[in-house]
Amino acid sequence: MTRRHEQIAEALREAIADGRHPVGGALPSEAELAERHGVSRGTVRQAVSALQAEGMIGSRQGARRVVLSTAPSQSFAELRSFAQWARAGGHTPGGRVLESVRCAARVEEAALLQLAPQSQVLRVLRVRTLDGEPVLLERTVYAGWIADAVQRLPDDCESVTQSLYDDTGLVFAHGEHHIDAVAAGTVDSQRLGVRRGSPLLRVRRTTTTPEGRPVESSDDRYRPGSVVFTVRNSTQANPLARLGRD
Amino acid sequence: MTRRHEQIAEALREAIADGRHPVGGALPSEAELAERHGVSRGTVRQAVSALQAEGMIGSRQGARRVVLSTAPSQSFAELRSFAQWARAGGHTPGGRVLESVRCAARVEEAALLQLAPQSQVLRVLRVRTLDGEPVLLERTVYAGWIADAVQRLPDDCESVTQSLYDDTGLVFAHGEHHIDAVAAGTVDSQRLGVRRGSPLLRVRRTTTTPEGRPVESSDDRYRPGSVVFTVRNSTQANPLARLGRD
DNA sequence: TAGTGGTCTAGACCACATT
DNA sequence: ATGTGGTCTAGACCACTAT
Repeated sequence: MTRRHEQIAEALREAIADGRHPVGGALPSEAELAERHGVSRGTVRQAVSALQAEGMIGSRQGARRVVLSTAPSQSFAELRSFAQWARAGGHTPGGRVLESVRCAARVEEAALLQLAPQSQVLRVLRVRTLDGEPVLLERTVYAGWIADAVQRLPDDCESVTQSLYDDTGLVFAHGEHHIDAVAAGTVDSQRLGVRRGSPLLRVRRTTTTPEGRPVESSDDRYRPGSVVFTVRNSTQANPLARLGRD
Repeated sequence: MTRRHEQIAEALREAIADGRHPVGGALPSEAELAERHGVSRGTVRQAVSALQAEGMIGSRQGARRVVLSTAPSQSFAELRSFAQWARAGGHTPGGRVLESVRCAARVEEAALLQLAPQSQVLRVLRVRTLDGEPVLLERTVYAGWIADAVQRLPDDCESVTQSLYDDTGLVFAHGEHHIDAVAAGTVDSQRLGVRRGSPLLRVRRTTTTPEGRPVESSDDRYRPGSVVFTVRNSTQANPLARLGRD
């Protein structure tokens, strides 16, 4: 990365991670960082605002910035992609397509994907495994214009996100996630190996391209104990979300 | 708000909310906004980066910014405070303290609150209602230094956050939330009026002051159907979280 | 090729926290 | 009183998108 502000942000993340700036301690002033890195104050502010958005530091006018956490928050990619998240945590992702059918979109699906009513969509049921164990059941609806590319993927495709990018250049850029809890239904219990009625963490998400065009909408159900969703937030900065192992 | 960048951000939020910039459409260029508002480009960039952090718009180098969503995301305050969230959604919050005991911190509690082992803490069990219905059971551990102020609050205190601020000037500034699903235990089922073993959405959170000093740590269990957690995120911008009614 | 957003500079002034 | 972060300006150059 040649961008100066990214370099400075990375240097600060490392300094925080290895304890040179302990939790509860203060960061150097903007002026000092600017001089040390030979950049203007604006560039330093760009760097620290990234850490602030990640929830690692907090700041108040008039006082030095404070270290809040040593853990760097994870990226959108890791929130979006099961495979990328799994690998980031040192686990082995796997998966298998159980069903894949084309049909007309239901009313609410067409609305979520911003499609005309009755448009063709692709409905996929997929189980995902972590180190061989099933932990997630995905019911995904893909917009018709990407359906062919999705169906060309192998049934045990490890990373759908990566494969779609490689094959078609498609980038997932934005997502909205609704999280709640539901009782396992018959299909859920069979596929995830839990009792019917036992609690599952449900994430309903819709993902779009950089231009804001919806690509997919999914109902994902996680086996409890396997996955925790973490959100860090702040009055001042922008919160950040990540998916983590319990 | 006298800050120019906030004014511009608010003007853009309104323009998006009332459809002058529809979802999928483009925003005016930075240069145009700068001229229109009589400010420099830097101030415009500050304004749009706020909307970006809220997930309302996306941007790509070389192309105009795109509107992703009309819904303004909610603030940290609403994520943190049940009462503030409820009122923001047009509901009436209520609640009652069921138990309140002082005791020595457990090992993991002391660690979460950054206290010495065996420090005094205050353990509170509180049920929260929305329009009279119980929807949330909170098991909160407060650090000893704030325990007196918490115990002085009335049992049916509507907003603990607001009252603590009024009484002691305490501000909650940062939070970390871990979300998963659990089966209702005996206490949960009695207090929330659900069957034992039925799914609950659990949020374990720790909140700190602006200086990063932990104040409280809580295990919150939501009755399903009453509450959904929403996270919006992006490759480029910073994700944002909010709590919303189903 | 023209327009747009991303990066960076070098200043200025203000509000707030600390001492 | 001094230092610090928050706001704002007026420029410059570059990388990328669109046409």
